[in-house]
Amino acid sequence: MIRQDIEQAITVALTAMGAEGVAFALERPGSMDHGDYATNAALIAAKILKKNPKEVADELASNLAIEGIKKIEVAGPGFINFTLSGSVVKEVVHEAHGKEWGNNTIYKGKKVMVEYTDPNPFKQFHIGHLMSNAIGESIARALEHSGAEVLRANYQGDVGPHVAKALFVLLEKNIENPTIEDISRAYVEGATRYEEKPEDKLAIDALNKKIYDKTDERVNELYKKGRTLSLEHFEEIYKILGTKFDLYFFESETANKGLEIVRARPEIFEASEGAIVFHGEKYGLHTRVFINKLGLPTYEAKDLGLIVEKEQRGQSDHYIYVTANEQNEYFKVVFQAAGLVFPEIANKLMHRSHGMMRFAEGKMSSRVGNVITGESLLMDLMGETNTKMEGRELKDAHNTAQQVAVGAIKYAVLKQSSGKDIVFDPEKSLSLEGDSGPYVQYALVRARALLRNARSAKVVDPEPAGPMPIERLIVHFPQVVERTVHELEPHYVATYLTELAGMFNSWYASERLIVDGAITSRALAVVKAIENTLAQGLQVLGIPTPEEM
RNA sequence: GCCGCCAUAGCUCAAUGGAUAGAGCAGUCCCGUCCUAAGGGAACGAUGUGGGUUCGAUUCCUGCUGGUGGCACCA
Repeated sequence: MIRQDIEQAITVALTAMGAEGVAFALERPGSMDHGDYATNAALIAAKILKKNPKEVADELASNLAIEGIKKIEVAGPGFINFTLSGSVVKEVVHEAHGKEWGNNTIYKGKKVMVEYTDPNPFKQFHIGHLMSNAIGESIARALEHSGAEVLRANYQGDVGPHVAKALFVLLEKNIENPTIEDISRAYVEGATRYEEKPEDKLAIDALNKKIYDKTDERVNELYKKGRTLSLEHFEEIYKILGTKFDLYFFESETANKGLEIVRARPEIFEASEGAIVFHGEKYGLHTRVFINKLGLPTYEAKDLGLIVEKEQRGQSDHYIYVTANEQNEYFKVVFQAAGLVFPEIANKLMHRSHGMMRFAEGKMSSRVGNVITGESLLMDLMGETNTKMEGRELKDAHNTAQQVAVGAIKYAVLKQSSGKDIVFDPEKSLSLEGDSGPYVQYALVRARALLRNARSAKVVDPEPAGPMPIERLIVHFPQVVERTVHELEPHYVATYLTELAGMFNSWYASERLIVDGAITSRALAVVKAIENTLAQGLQVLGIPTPEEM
């Protein structure tokens, strides 16, 4: 690998100059005019050597001789820029045809459990779940491309007040065989009445207790039906989104474990006002209730139970949680408490959060009173896609519409660094143009169409020429994946793919590649590399890769 | 009140302490095409504010302003 060769040569040269162990960066320069790689090694070494950066750069550059590098230049305040030779670029472009293209070994031999999506039975699958799913799935895939064995985990709240709210209304209305819509509506009504009517609040709390201790046959029956129905419904959504979970955890299972853990450690979890709490203040955090005064475990205690459950059912080297950022402080407290109870597991826990989806103001008039759920958003996008595709003859229009809709929503979530809120403008997000999932998918479809046409074309020798910008961009794909997995930030891949797709579209528009039934071997090799890079990249993002659209 | 996060172009987002801050959308202008125009090209347009650290700050520290999340029995 040329990149490693450069790094090694710099390290050796620095040592010879008396600057050992300098932590330098070898990066893709901001502009291609600056070559294919740039290093700040001289700038950093200058500090240690107490010399002028430019002089150090000149000395360092003259000590570097690397095979495959056409040009080494000192530039700016003391950067050293490397330009790859045409033959090396060509080699990498061919490497980019392979199935393993973009993979690395950062997590080789490691097992990582990624928990994400986490919808609650008896409630709707909302946009937050969609966001968690997009990010979690992408992180899982990036880890797999880095050699990890990944366990996809889904933790679902099948007990708790929200269930009681839904069941309360269903019972009252004597709905014995509810549909998924009945359940959603019942939850919404129950939640409202819980807030507004004190007598309903009491009844719902009592029902909640009954659900825990399973003493009422009628409640048990309806609970079972509703739970199964919800879970089956979620499975349909996961299928559309392209997620297959390995492990399912339920609050009904973690509750008792959590209770035991908390009760067994009174020196950590103290009684206070009838409840059992963890005083986070000692650690710069805040106090949270783990067991409420009814003796029921809160989410906090259940999460402790979940940690143990995870370790038992899928012991891993790392456990990653993907949730909304409103839980950031919450997880700090829970992880702190977990660190006191089982430190050896707790230091393997990692929380990755995403922002909330907000709606552009004043753009929702057509939807007043209508909550946008994860599903309705997908349906709207599919409708939009169908309109776009009108008049085209596609083999499977329904499937394509779904692939594009999923691509659009996932890309919207994954294109920005996670943790920040996403402002969702329905009009714009549905437009499917510009900096979007469909834009990248479209470039892929074009490349695939080209490759299909090229099958019956004659392959001819190219005119000799230096590497094109797009070939030099392809070279950097593996580092983009590495960076994504290091930081667990899929947006690096999303940004890169958009740039690649843009450069391809530009090339495609400026030059006809198949002329009179002939394509050059070089153009063919580059298109193949583009197709594979786009496909691998979308694969990392968890975005579908359509054949046509 | 206490703790956390955020502030980049009219809008939505990028930028690994480094080189000329990079895209998309909207607005202006151009390309009707033959391999999928969901495309391409041109021009226009930005680091909230005051200090500090650094050879170098959108990036690190700090004051201010504005926004947002959390803070006892919800998840």
